Amino acid sequence: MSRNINKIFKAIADPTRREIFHILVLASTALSISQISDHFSMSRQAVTKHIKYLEGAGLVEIKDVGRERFCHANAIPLKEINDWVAFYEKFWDDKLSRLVNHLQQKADQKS
Amino acid sequence: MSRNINKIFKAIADPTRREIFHILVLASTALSISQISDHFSMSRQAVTKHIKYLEGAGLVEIKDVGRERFCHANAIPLKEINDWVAFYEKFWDDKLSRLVNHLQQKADQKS
DNA sequence: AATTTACGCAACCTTTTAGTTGCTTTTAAA
DNA sequence: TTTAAAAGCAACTAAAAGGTTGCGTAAATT
Repeated sequence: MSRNINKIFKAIADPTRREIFHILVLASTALSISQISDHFSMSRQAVTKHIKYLEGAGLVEIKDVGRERFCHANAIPLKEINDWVAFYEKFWDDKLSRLVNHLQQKADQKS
Repeated sequence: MSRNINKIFKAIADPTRREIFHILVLASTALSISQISDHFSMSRQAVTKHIKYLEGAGLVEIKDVGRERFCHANAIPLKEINDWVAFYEKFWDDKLSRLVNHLQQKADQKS
């Protein structure tokens, strides 16, 4: 579960994949591979590859129906990204609170 | 500023770079390139390259002092990641709230 | 039954990434 | 003033990323 975080980071690092994910999140129904690739100027195969990254990260789930493969978004893995970023939230406030947090941290390390 | 988001995503997509960033955030003083690369088994040059990515994303800032280059972390660009993820937060709750949010969104689109 | 659609698979290409090593330059220490 | 340390630069390599095209196959359509 937690060793997957690299895959999640990698999946969302690409702008095309973020766009695919966004389309799927906003879609009212699951979308087939072709329906998704209609949104892009690149080939269907290229889109398929991107979807595989998203699937590998758990951000997209696929259900086969006949000759079609319907994709839907699963945002849950993004929690891990959220958690990662949340830790640094303390450090993007103003300089003073950065100092305070910094000193706090040093104190924590010694205890 | 906002077109930089790709660089930020790419910078944090790599585990080594996340580690470098983390070391710098926790460090009480700015660290030289050598001091940073001491934490890793790879060569100094490899670490330098990673730092360049971080610098390009604004996550690391460097001050030259004599023959040394002192690096410190700047977490502010992570705000953009935070904002990106925050949008999807509504979708990783339970299924019911996902449905509610979904319907809400459809309503929003029509108005 | 013939054709179209939706898709996977595989081969291929180009660029980027992640790493290496060797060499030079600048700065600091002996 | 010789030597050692800190770092940049450049060339090189291997692997991964991002894309293409051609082809095969299964499922719908006509």
